[in-house]
Amino acid sequence: MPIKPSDQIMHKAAWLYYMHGLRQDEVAKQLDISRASVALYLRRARDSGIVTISTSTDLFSHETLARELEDLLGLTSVWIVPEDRQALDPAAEMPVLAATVFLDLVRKGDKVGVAWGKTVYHIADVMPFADLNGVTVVQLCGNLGAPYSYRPDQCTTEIARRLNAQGINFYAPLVLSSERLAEELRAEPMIREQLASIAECDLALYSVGGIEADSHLVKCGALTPEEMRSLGERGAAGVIAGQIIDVEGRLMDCAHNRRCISADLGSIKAIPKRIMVVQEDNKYEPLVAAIKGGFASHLIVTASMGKRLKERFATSK
Amino acid sequence: MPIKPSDQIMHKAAWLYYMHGLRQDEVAKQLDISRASVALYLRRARDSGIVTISTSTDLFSHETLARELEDLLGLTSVWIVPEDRQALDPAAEMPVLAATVFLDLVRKGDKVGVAWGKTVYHIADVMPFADLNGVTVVQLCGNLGAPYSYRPDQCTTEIARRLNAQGINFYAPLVLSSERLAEELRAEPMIREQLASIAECDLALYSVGGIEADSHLVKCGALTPEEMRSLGERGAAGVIAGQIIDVEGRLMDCAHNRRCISADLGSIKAIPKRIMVVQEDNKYEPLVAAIKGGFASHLIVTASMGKRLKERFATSK
DNA sequence: GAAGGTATTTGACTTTTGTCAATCGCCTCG
DNA sequence: CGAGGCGATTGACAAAAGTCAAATACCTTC
Repeated sequence: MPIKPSDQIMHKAAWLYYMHGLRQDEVAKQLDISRASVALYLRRARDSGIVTISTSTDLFSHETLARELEDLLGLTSVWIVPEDRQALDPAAEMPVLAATVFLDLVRKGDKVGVAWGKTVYHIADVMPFADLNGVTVVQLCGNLGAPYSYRPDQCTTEIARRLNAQGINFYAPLVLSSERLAEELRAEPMIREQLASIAECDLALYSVGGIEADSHLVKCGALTPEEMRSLGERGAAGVIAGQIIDVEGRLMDCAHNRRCISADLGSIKAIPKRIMVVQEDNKYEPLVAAIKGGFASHLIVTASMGKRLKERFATSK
Repeated sequence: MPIKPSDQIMHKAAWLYYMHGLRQDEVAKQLDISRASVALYLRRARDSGIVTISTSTDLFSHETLARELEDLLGLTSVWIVPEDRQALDPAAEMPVLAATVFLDLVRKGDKVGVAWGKTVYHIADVMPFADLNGVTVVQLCGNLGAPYSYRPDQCTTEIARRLNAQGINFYAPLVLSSERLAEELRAEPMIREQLASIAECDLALYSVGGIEADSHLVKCGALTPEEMRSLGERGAAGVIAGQIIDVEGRLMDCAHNRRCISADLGSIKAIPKRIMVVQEDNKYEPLVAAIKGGFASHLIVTASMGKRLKERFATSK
């Protein structure tokens, strides 16, 4: 078959319109056809994939990855931190970005829930001072014993202080030694009220924990390395607000979770804006589980993590 | 510098608009900004080169080359014949395309000028039969002696016959043995009239000749190989309607041209639509000269020739 | 050569987009 | 702490693009 004349005129119209920036009526005049035909050809050109959004520039490749992840994971917004910057000063770039995003999303009168961990602590550390009177910062989970360095109440308090907001701490341990005691404590009016109020949060800021032998839960003594390993064998994948979730992001049915005083996972998922910040690349499996569980609506990750997530979720459907 | 927030929102707007095909007001709603802002971001996105016309598909790569040549050479229209097709049956694809283009451009009542050569002869040979009453086909140059196979009058006559048009032949030799005789013949009313009428043509169809030892002008005995070589040394580059042009496409000041009875080059350039068809890849230098001289408004070449032209003219400015 | 079906083209109308002056919010500097 | 500058944002209007029914050209097929 010879060259299709309609292809030529279509391409020519697209060229003049998109490359030269002519208007449709100018293209029509130049090709000596009606403007309606130009519109038709342009539609076909778009449909046949001549016109695309380019992702060439390096500045935009991360943005593109972010958009793809938003589409793929059904998230509201994704931010990708370039690898090199993250490597340069792991503690700086991502927490600063997270703090910016956080400030951008918080509104006067909001109630924000904050979990605990190194990541959140770092974010609190670089949070700019602001006057967000009327904002309430609540802890999403119980407290850890004194010796541990990144304490839940510290995170809450520090963020509240910087925002000039009201900080509400959680006066209960994260993990108790018996299920019975945990149950009784959860039934206490003050604790129950505080836990119930988490569902009313407008915004959550947290990360996801890993289940390795050196994870926070093990380091703080809540679980022994053996218990953690055993949970991993039973399908555990990560930690959300002190609680173990499985690979699908569901609350694990285990003794630890029953001994835990923390936000109900359903309540967390019900928070409209859930900012999840993941710095470490070895948090891949936990993050996948957290995303499957619907714990994130806003995600901040490194480029390499973003790429892994893209591959993971692109093939899964 | 951290990630620019305005970049993110710009990219996000472009993504939703161009990739998801949302309308500006939908994008505005989703990003919670005004539609005017969306329009602003989209403009910036286009300006920063996020949105481009893609040239990826192989079907369109030739079209893209054609568009680039149109822009680069300032031509109205360029057609590229794919290499493989041309190689398959060199005599078929390009002449068919040329005939199609010719038929597409000719209008009732037009006067069309036709030159001579193997290429034009082949085009005439595949020209479909049509009823173009009112069209006049004129010869652009004088005739050659009987023994030569691709005669100017044959081309004219055959095309006129197929189109059911009026063919006007040229009753003078292309080359005379003396300059004086050529001058006198050109002064003859009938010849002068015919030559003058060429400027009134609406359409021209021709190729460009080479200046090698086996070129038409040599083979038909108008010039000896030595004369041709000598002209080449003086800057000759090609042949237009029997006349020698230099590398810039200007009429050479030489005895041959003075002995020639052919269309005035200025008259040819004044023809609104000038279809130049070049089949052979060794016609590169002649074609460059012809293009520089402004002898083409519509060009039909092979992909390899197109690429060479693109390189040649891309660097020249 | 007429009939019938299909693809293309167009004019007229509606919807969407581009633009710009006015406004808003924010930051800096006195 | 207020004035002033500056970029971002918006509302409203003008311009451009999208759409669709009707008309037209264009093939087949009988």
